[in-house]
Amino acid sequence: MSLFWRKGYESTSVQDLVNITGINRASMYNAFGDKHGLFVAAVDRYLETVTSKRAALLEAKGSPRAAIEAYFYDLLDFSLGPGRRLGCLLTNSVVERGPRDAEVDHKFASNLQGIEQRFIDKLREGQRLGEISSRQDAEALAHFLVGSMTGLRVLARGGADEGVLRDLVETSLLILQPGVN
Amino acid sequence: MSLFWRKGYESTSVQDLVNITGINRASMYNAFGDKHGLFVAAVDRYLETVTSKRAALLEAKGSPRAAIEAYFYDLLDFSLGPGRRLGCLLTNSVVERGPRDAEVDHKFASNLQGIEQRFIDKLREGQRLGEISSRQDAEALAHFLVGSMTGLRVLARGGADEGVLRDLVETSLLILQPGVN
DNA sequence: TGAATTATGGAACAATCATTCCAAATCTAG
DNA sequence: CTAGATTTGGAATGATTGTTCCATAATTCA
Repeated sequence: MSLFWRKGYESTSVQDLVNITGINRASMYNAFGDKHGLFVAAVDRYLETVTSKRAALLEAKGSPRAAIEAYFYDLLDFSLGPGRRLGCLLTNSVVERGPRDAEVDHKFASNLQGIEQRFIDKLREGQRLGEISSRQDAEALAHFLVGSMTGLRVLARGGADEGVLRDLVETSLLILQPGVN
Repeated sequence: MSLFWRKGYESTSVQDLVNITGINRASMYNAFGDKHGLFVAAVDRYLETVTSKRAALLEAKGSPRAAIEAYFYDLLDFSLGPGRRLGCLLTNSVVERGPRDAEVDHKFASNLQGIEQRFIDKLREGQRLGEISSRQDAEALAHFLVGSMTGLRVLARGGADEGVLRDLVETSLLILQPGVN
C-alpha cells in the first residue's frame, strides 16, 4: 500500500513489492492473482484504514459544522507532515489509471459519494440549527466541499506551500458561515 | 501531447508515440534525446497552447470579477466535453510523477504561481472596485481559487457528474461576492 | 505420527521496455 | 550537379516487465 501510494501503479514493479514485503513472488500471485489484484487489495486496505478513520469524524455528535471543520483540519494536518505529502492513494490512482481501470473508477466514485452523503447530512443538520449558511442547498455545498478536499489532496502531493493549503481550507470553511444575505 | 494527456507518462510507450506520430524512432531520439525529453516538450507545448489560451481570459479588460468567472466557466465547459475528461496534463503528471520528477514538479509550481498572481491582480482590482468581497485578502482568495481549480480538473478526470462540477464552480465564485459581513 | 494441503525459493518464460546502431535514402549548400 | 550533412527505416541491444512452473520445505489437520 505504501509503495503504490508513493510511486503509483505503473512505477511500482512486482519485484519492488517482493523486495519490500519480503513475501515470495509465488505467494503473492497465489494470494492476489496478479499485480492488479494486489493493487486493488492495497486500495481497499487504504480505504479501510486511512480514509475511514477520518470519515468517522463526520459521524461525531455535537456541532455539525465543527465536525466538518475537524474533518478538514485533520486532512490538512495529515497532508502537511514530512514524508506525508502523498496525496490520497485513491485520488492518485484515478488520475493515473482512471480512464483505463473501471474498478478504480468505481471505487473512486462510490467513495466520493459516501463522503458527500456524510457532508450532506451534517450540512442539513447545521442548516437546521442555523450554524451553517442556507444560502445554498446542502447538495451544492457538499459538492463544493468534495471539490475542495480533492484540490487540497492534489496540491499537497504537488508540494504546495503550507500557507496555500491552509488558505484553501479556511476559505472553504468560511463559506459555510451563515451570513446576512 | 494527446497521448501523454490521456494515458500518462509510464503507460505511454515510445512505440505508441512512434505509431501515432508516424515519426521514426531515431528521429525522435535525435530531436528530443530520450522519452523524458519528449515528455517535457509535450508538457511545454500543452502549456503554450491549451493553458495559456485560458490564462489570457485573466488579462481581459473590464470587470475583474467577470474575468475570473469567465476563466472558471471556460475551464468547466472544456472539462465537460465528451472525450475531454482528461483533466490537466500538468496536474496529472505531477500526481503521477511529481515526487520523482523535479522538472515536472517545478513546472507545476511555477505554472500555479503564474495563475495565482493573475488571480491576485484581478482580485485586488475587484476589491478596490467593490465587486469582490474584502472579507479576506486577495492572496487567501487566490490560494482558494487555485485549490478549487485543481479539484475541478481532477474530479473531471475522475468522471464526476456535471452537476458536481457546476456546483463546485458556482459555490467557489459565490465566495467572491461582497457580502454584508 | 502421518497424509494432505499450502508456502517457498529460484529458475525460466515470453513480451515489452527504452535506447542504439548503421546502411540507405533524402535533403542542403555551394 | 555534387559533396556533405542530416533523416529515415528497421533490425538489434540488454534490461526489465508480469507471470508461470516445479521441486522442496513447511504447515495443517485427523
